[in-house]
Amino acid sequence: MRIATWNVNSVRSRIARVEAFVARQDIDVLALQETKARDDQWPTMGLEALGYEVASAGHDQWNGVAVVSRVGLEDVERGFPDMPGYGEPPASEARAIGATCGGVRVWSLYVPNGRKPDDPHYHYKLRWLSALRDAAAAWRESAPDLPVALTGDWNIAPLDEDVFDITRFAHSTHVTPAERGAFEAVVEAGYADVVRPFQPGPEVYTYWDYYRQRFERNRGMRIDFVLGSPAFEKRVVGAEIDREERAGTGSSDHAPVIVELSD
DNA sequence: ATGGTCGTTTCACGA
Repeated sequence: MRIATWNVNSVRSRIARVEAFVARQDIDVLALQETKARDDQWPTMGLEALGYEVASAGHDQWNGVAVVSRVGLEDVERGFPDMPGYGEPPASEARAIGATCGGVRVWSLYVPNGRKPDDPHYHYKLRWLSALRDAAAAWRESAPDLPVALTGDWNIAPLDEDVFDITRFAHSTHVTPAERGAFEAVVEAGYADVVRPFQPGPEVYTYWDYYRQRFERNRGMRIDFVLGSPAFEKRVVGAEIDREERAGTGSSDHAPVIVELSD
């Protein structure tokens, strides 16, 4: 079973690449972030023709997420317990969707960006991550043997080596102790980074800004992760970051991250 | 400190 996560940066502008990607990489389950499409705007036809089902959470089209699967799509949940909204009245932000696919619980997560460390969005990011940790800890207790994957764009670089030049992030989000602590709290709740053992750093990234030829110079960030419960982790036999998908024109600014599970 | 490039709710703003 092959599971991928990808911040696609608009599924409508990228749908041809999405269809080509799942075919080329033989993907069974694909978690997407930043779909930028409401549910009624989702271009599902081509994927359905390829044998996939699509579940999306796109009420807020900027932050939309989705799970695409050809091995079943059951028990779909949009959001997690106590997931905070933003603003007043609270925005119904579609940053999380979970589904059981072929016996594996897959979550597609789009962690709030945070904008700046003194921005209200930054504090919202930390609240959101705290609620995610609590929900994820409860899942471990209620179903300790279930393979669960928390995949997506975490908008956090857990280690200094996960950004191209840590000295340039002195006043930036993604690397603050609070954000890294929030990421670590999810790990401590029982979810391991299953990709890093197969793709050790440094200079192993999943995101490169569009401008200043950041990809061509490999000046990127490692912010997209697959965290797995113990039952998930022990089935992982390989993982890769599809840099080829980031190359050339018309790509997302993120590369897909792929994990292969034993049957 | 600034700007660069994308995508969209586009001549503005978020990432």
